[in-house]
Amino acid sequence: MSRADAAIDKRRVILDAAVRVFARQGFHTCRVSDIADEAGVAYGLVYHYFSSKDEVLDTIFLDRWDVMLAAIAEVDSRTIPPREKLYAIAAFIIDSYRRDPDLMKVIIVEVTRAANTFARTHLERIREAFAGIAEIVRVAQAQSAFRTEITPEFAALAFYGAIEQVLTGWIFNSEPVGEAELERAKTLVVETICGGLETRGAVL
Amino acid sequence: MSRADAAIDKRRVILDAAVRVFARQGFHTCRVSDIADEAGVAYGLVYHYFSSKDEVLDTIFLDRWDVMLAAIAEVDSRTIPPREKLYAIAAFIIDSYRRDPDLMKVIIVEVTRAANTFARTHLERIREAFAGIAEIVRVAQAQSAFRTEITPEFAALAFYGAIEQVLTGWIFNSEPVGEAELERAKTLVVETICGGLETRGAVL
DNA sequence: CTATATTGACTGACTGGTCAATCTAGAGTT
DNA sequence: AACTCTAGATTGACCAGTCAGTCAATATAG
Repeated sequence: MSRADAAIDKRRVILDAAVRVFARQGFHTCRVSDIADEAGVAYGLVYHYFSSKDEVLDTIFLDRWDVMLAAIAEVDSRTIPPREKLYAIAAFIIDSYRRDPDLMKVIIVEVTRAANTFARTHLERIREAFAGIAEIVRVAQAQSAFRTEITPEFAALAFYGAIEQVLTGWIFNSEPVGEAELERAKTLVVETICGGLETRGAVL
Repeated sequence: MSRADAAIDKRRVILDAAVRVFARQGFHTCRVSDIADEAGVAYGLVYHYFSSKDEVLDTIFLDRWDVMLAAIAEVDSRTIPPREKLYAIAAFIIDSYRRDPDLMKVIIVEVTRAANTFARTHLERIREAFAGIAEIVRVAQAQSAFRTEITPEFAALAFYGAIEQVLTGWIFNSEPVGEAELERAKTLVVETICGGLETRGAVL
């Protein structure tokens, strides 16, 4: 392996270790030495690849968030019913959690919800995701598939908020979440937001 | 004023100051001296009334959360349609934000979502709120007002998650939220969760 | 006179970030 | 093939600043 390749690997090793440490101890509570220890490298090497502890978290967040924005845009462009679009987005987020729960935990707990620190920094990027979802709702309303009483922006908040709350529940769980529950959550979130809780038709 | 009364007031002054400081700077980033300065008292007095910085936040959270649990229980016991029950809860939370945005910000950002620290400590209390909302849904399902496809527990997560995401949006806003928007949000969250996004009847 | 409220200087522990020293892959040279 | 040389990788001791919590002194209500 070339030296350059090895360096890229080390950077990756440090990022992966940081995800585990941030997920386990939280960004504020962990020390940079914890990341170095977890990665099996010397303390100073973290500062060779990143200019600060903050930049490590920024990198973790931005890498993954860009993937999500791309996924939302891709779903948005498909010609499928709105409900299926929302299902695809829910599935993407939930599958992201399935693949790497620690990573999603860090993104949600340490960035997305850190109103005084990182979320402020990445506010624009975070809002892009809501805008993407709102766009799907807007199109659906134009097609008369969704009601116009609810603004697209509000619908996006409710949809994403519901998903994030479900993930948060899993994050607090001690045991890992079963496959069946992951799949079921995808359906339930779409069923709730699109179909609503109330019964239909002639019941009332 | 008696000495005992004055002491109770000072405790209150410190708590109120802490809410403002936590809201402005965040729990981790602020120093205890910031709280003391904001309250206009000496550093040490904070430790006369509270055993630690953590205990200040715990007190702020528990005081308010107990009020919310009581509100949910009270709503639960009323004999009104389920949709009105959920509206009452949404209204309670949103009005809590109206009355004291800083307090709600601290509770949401620093406690409810702090998966590695305070949320862990107060997990049971937090889950009680979800259980209360789920109970409302369960009763509604028994009355055939709500569909049984969606589990009450899931419905509670989606409902609360949607509200919290709306509040989070406001928290990130620089300007204060208008009265009209606050009122509108109450209706929209209930309309979305109960009625769903999709159009009804013969449209499709 | 006493018990409690109040003060704020001080300490001890911690940690983010720096840096000089060391190592080594691989290019250039003979 | 053997020998240098260099730039980048790697190390970890160290520094400088921060801050939660302590405590001895002082004030004052009752």
